[in-house]
Amino acid sequence: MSSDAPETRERILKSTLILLEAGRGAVVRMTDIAKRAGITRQALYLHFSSRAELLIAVTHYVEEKHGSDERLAPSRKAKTGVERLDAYIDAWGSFLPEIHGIAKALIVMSESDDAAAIAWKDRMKAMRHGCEAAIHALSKDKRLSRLHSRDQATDLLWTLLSVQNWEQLIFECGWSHQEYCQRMKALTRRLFVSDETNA
Amino acid sequence: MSSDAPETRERILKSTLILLEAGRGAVVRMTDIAKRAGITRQALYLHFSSRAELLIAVTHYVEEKHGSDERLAPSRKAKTGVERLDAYIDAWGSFLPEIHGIAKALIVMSESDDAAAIAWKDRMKAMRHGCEAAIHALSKDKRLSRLHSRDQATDLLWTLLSVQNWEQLIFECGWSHQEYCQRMKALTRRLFVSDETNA
DNA sequence: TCCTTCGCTTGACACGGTGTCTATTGACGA
DNA sequence: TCGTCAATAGACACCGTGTCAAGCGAAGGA
Repeated sequence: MSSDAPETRERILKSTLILLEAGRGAVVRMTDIAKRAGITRQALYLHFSSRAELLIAVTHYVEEKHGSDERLAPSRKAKTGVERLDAYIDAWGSFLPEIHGIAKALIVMSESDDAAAIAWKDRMKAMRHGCEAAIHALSKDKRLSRLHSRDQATDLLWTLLSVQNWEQLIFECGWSHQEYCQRMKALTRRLFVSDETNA
Repeated sequence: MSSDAPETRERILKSTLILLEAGRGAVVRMTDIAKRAGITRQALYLHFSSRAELLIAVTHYVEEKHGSDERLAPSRKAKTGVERLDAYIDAWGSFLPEIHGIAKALIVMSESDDAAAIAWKDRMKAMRHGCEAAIHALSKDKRLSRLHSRDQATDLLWTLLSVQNWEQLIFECGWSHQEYCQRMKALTRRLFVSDETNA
């Protein structure tokens, strides 16, 4: 796996990523990817046994390229719950544009392919842990609004930060990346942070 | 169109709806629909020129079956902005389970079919008008939170109430229909309604 | 009664995308 | 020089959508 023509494999992953990012909704076929990577369609199957496997590999590729650990470091080292929430939204917000293409492809494929569905659910579960940690930090500071239980708040934050919501706000509503981050922070603060004991 | 074997056409629409609702993610093929409607696959094309057209017809069918006008009446006759927002969420919240199947199918199809994409965007635009009206009512009462402009508030409410968010909260987070409505009302109140001048 | 019309059936087929198989090539290393 | 291995070339099966042509049976009018 790891030793079979790494440059070609990498070239395939990169090509897929580029096409997905550029595609903006257009369906990306195996033929397109092969052409872009400068190999034949059949050769793709020497590296990935199916389209689903390729897409899944791309998600891992993106994740290790823009290391999720370093991305989340500011959030982890935040002193207060509120800071942590803000840092998490900033981190996730700048990650979203990177993963949008592949995420979309995987979501669509999930409808008809079990492996893709499982892989995507797994990624979303990981993302949910981040939400849970932020809410937990808030709760520890006694700043979590009494409006929600911890679970409910996690459900909401997780849903709020979904890829689809980002997509809608950016592409349908015309928000900029900046606006997204800034408003999401304001919104979640209003929603989850109790306003008592201010500083 | 309206005179060609109405019972068969209706049977097709009903069958499609049932399959989509039951399918829960599974792809519904033309063959499946035909079988369920008790006709051949080819006969489907005597009534609908393509899968996209059929799906679009189903959305209209659902909409007129559960008349959107009567559904929205409580929202329209609300006295205050807050009441209007609540009524809108109740109306939309009870409509969502009805349209979930067809909505999902149309969303997935939008990825590869222009007609489906346009039809779905159109439905969402209509739904957005409801959001806009609710925010407008709030604003007229001087109860819209200063945190958002009217457009921003509409963007947010519209996004918050999306089919995908409903789906995630219901199926992934296990919320009940009741919980969804009640929590969405609490959430939007906290988010959009300024707490000054309380009655 | 015959004939037409109409909704539907039957069976065949084209197309596009995925995935498979086999034979072949060409480079590189032992 | 031989074997290995990545990749190619070309053919093919499968599936779902959409099309086409011929036929069938019931309803209705002359």
